[in-house]
Amino acid sequence: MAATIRDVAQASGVHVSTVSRTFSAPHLVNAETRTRVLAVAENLGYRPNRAARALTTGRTHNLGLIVADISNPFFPPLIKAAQAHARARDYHVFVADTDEDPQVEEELIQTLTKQVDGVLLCSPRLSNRAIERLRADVPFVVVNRRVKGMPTILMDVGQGARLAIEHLTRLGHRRIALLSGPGGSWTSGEMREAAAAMDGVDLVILGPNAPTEQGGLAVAAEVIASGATGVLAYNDLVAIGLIEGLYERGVRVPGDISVVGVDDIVSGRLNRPKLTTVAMPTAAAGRMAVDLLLQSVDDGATPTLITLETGLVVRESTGEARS
Amino acid sequence: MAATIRDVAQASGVHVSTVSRTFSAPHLVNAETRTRVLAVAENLGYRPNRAARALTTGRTHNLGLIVADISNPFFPPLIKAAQAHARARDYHVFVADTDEDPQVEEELIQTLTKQVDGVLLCSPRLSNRAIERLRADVPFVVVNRRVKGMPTILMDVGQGARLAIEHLTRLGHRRIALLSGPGGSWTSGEMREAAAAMDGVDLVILGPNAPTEQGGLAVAAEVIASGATGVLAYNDLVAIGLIEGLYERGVRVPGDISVVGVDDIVSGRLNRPKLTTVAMPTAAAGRMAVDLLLQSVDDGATPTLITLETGLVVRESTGEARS
DNA sequence: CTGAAAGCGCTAACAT
DNA sequence: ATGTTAGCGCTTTCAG
Repeated sequence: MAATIRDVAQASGVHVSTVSRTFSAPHLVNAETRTRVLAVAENLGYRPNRAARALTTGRTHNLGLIVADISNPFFPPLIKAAQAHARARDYHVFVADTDEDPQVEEELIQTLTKQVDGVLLCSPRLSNRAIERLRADVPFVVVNRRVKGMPTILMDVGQGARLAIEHLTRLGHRRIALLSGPGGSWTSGEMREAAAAMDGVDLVILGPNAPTEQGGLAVAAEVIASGATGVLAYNDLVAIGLIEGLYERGVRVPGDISVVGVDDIVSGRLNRPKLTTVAMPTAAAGRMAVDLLLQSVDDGATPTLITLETGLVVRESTGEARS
Repeated sequence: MAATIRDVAQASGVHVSTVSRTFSAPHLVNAETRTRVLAVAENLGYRPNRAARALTTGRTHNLGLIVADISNPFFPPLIKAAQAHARARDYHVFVADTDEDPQVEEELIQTLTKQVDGVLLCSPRLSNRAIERLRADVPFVVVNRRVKGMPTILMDVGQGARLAIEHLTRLGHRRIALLSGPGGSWTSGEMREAAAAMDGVDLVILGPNAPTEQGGLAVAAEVIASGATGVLAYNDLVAIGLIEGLYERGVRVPGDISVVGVDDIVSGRLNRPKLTTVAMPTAAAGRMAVDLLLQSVDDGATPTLITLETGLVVRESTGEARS
């Protein structure tokens, strides 16, 4: 059995509370005693039990981070940024994957509730109602979804969509296909709204599609049939899958059809053609989400709304429309 | 404040221990009482506090899963399989990313120690000595690294390397480059050993390389200079980066140089050319790792060694050597 | 079948 | 500066 605070106390001839203090409030204990206790602790391999500590302090110093699909390369930069940022604040981030399943998502939150001080919900598939209900149990920060009255980080994908479509129209494309994402996706809704509000484009909406390469691959035939020459895909994965699907059918990108993705994942830069895409500020979002969450853990939830700008990165998957 | 067991006890007019039993040993409590307690609990939104429960039972019902780099697509299938498998056994898996940093890895393990019942160490960068020291604190299962006396899951990448090189030689390649991985990588060592032991190949070892597309991109010039016509890359990411680097330099794959990767990640199938690769049984490894870990949590560590077969998937990135 | 009491490892007033 | 005491939320003997 691992050493407890009691073992250390006994072995160093002080009371447990003194040992406790040497770890949680070192300045309150005599330097001499402290060194001795520390030495004994080191010797016994003692480490404070965070779970037990949490029971009295009410602070676990853990955060939960829930994502819909860990294998989507969109998330890792966000996760890494959040973990690094949290670590610097002496917090630890636990990541969990919901497999795009709202039910699993809800169970996960329940499980996490008492083991973390707050949870980061990234692109949740859960209904707003469910989220609002759950918020009684644990502080939340929501990323990429609008839930009123809750601290939220949004990446302005609507603006990104406008940028992308303007880029496409400037290249002479008139008929543009929007490949929407999964039903519950806020991002997808934003894109659709932004696109629909634009003048001078002949918009065709295809989907919902799975937010994966498979999703893009599967919709390729439909895209061709639609007669669109410009495409804005739900994300880079879909864009890459689509390009592959088009390629297999002898349709060239950007020669025949121009494709724009969303996210700016690493492999988009290594795809051939290199992907034109709407860059999402994921790392920044991860950091700000942690800050916001920590803040609402300390001071109660302030329903702040932070909107992060997106930008268009033009690479090789878009070009002039054939005349 | 969320409802505690005491609130439920009070509101349903029974002792806390009865409430406790209702949740952890339902068969020991009168059906009638049980329904009443359950109703009250539901009503109050009561959920047992797992951390507190852990304090008395010594079981958190959590597992930790540590990976070197969550953005490497090799890991997600393993993570997902482990999470799903664990969930079915009423365990939850917390994932953490070490950023390929042994120091961070060690801290993470320390943090996790008391909050989980066991830790899955995937492709650790930590030294064997450090791992052996840490094992006193928490049960481990190690994946893709040989640590003597510890439960271990290995994917037989040595065999995979042999398969790949045989494939290459059969296609007429004589001079073959092995792109090794990061210094601390067990996998990389296995591949090198297997390759070195093969007759009739003129082996050149290039590296260490970062286990990423960047790593592959960066080594492209060296590969060309080496005069090798066949390449076995540390993993698919490196292979994809390499192909891109070669392409930029006007070298064709598989026309001029054949490339084999390792892992069989999804995007390898969508790359152009589709990647020939050594398929790693990651999902199976994730499931077995959970089983092994749970077993060693229950019965103490049995130093089992499980070796999983790998296989070669031939696609389009390999072809006949130019004569 | 249910209640009483002790205790898991730790912290937080309150004394001294 | 250190010791005392109580208690966080829960489980687990042990009685009854």
